[in-house]
Amino acid sequence: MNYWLFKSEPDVFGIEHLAAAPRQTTRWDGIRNYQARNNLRDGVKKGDQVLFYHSSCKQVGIAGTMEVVKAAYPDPAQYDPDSEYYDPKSSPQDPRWFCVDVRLLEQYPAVIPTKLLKAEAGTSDLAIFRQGRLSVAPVTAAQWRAVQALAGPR
DNA sequence: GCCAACGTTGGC
DNA sequence: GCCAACGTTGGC
Repeated sequence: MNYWLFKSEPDVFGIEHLAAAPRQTTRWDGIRNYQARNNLRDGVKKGDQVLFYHSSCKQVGIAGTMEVVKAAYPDPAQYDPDSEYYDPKSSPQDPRWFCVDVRLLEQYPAVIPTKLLKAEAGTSDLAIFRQGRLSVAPVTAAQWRAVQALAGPR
């Protein structure tokens, strides 16, 4: 089992949206960055666990955890001309972009702020801090444990 | 809303 | 295939 961190803007889709979704499950789509795509397509497997990171908002940081319930499959939005994720250069024969399905595991009592994550030895080396744009990033087991500890007793 | 960082595009 | 220009992301 592997660990990951997925980024999203909570104004668009945050952990509250996931909590309110049917079966607390959603398609994680719209990934349009090649390195993130490669991680998603080749690395993310069913059963992997994921940190839900809120970006570009008031409370930047990790909001909770999710589990991958369906491994990578072609992102349908890339074929939809009405979608903002439409990609005319992609085809069903040779899909360019992928998505997964995720289910909420836990919404933390409070978002763990990025400032704290950067200050703590166990989490300061998260890949996301080295590569700001990576919206699907690997997390080590040690980093995962450190984040759970920072989430506090519960 | 600003601005730095970085990914992507396109001309050569 | 290089690299400058451009666009987007994301923290503050």
